[in-house]
Amino acid sequence: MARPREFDVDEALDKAMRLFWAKGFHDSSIRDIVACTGVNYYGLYEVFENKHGLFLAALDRYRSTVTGEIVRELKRPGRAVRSIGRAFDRLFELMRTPDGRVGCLMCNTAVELAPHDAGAAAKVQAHMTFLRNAFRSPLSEGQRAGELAEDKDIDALAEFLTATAYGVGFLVRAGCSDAYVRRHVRTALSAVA
Amino acid sequence: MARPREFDVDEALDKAMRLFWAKGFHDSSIRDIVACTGVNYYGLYEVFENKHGLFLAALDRYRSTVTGEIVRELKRPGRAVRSIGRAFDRLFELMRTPDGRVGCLMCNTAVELAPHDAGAAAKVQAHMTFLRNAFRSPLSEGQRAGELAEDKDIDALAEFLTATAYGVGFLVRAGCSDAYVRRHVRTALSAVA
DNA sequence: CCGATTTCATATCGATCGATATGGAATCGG
DNA sequence: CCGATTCCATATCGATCGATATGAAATCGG
Repeated sequence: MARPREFDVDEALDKAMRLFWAKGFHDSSIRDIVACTGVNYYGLYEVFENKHGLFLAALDRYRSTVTGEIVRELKRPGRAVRSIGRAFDRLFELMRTPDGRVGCLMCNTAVELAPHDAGAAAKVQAHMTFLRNAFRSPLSEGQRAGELAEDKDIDALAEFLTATAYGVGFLVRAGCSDAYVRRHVRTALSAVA
Repeated sequence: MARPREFDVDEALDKAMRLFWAKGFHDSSIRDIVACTGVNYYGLYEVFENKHGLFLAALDRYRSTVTGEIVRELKRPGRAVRSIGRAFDRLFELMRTPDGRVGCLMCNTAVELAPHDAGAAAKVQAHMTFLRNAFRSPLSEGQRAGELAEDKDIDALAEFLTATAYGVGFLVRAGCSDAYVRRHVRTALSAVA
């Protein structure tokens, strides 16, 4: 209750998230983060403890914002295949930011940091479960409505679509052409219905 | 032509490749590489110029050895779907090494280093083309033999299977269960035939 | 067996890393 | 308006990074 904080926590976290998203954990130095957020060391460490804590918070923000947009498309009423197609269209857009073809932060983290960091690994696993459950919703709805055949394995398809979503993130980051990515999604969706 | 070299270049490169494979480029320090190969700085830098050169050489070795094993399965005579299934079985095994669930070095590199390193990006792109062509061979053979329908788009399927292969590497590294990965491959192959 | 040459082993370089300490600026309660 | 408190700005810490320099050890030609 003395001098008030001069920066907005969410705003700073968003900028840090985008830096991690584009450059990964190891390549984003604290000095880079200070520069891109405009927040000094003290403020960052006061709120997030250290670089690792800031990164985990960025993963949470990614899930609630970026992945949240995908999930929103999946929850919209309508035919299942159409909802899923819209979700992949949105995903396709979100994997590109002003920073470039950054892909998916969770996919990037699963590859770079999670194998050697239990905290990051837990966030990644939770994210996969989160996304799988989100895909399950239009699938089971579609099956109930008769749009999908009764013998379709909803759980297996939800898993498959989750992996495909990460695949899109990977392909975009790997620099593959838009046409490649679009064809890939189309082929993958042909396995659903 | 004085004192002879005491280490085998390929052997050292193989050990370095496995370190990069497990820990990535940034997390593998020259000191780590010296420790795991048993080769000192001078020898490494004499042959590979610097850490970056060593890494690019490791990518080449990965393609000719690890990926080479996959391609070998695809080139074996027999029914297309069966060859492709065998290739994925082999891939499934190769993504695990004594170092753990390391995934695919090219996938890892595409995520970690390629977005900020033109040399690595070129190797990754060449690897994708290499793998896509390898998948095309049993597919077109299968179509010629009447195993695959005439209206199947071989190029699109080869792309799809390439992306699926990277997906397997990703899923293994992400720590997903074997059952998950196997189900994913089965679902993906259902899009082929 | 000796001197030239190459490799090995190690010390060290400047730069940068994450993290912290220090001192001044700003805002509160009273 | 003053003192306590909190935040900002910056200097600096020890550790580690990739890379190089240095001197001893080993092997060659002659």
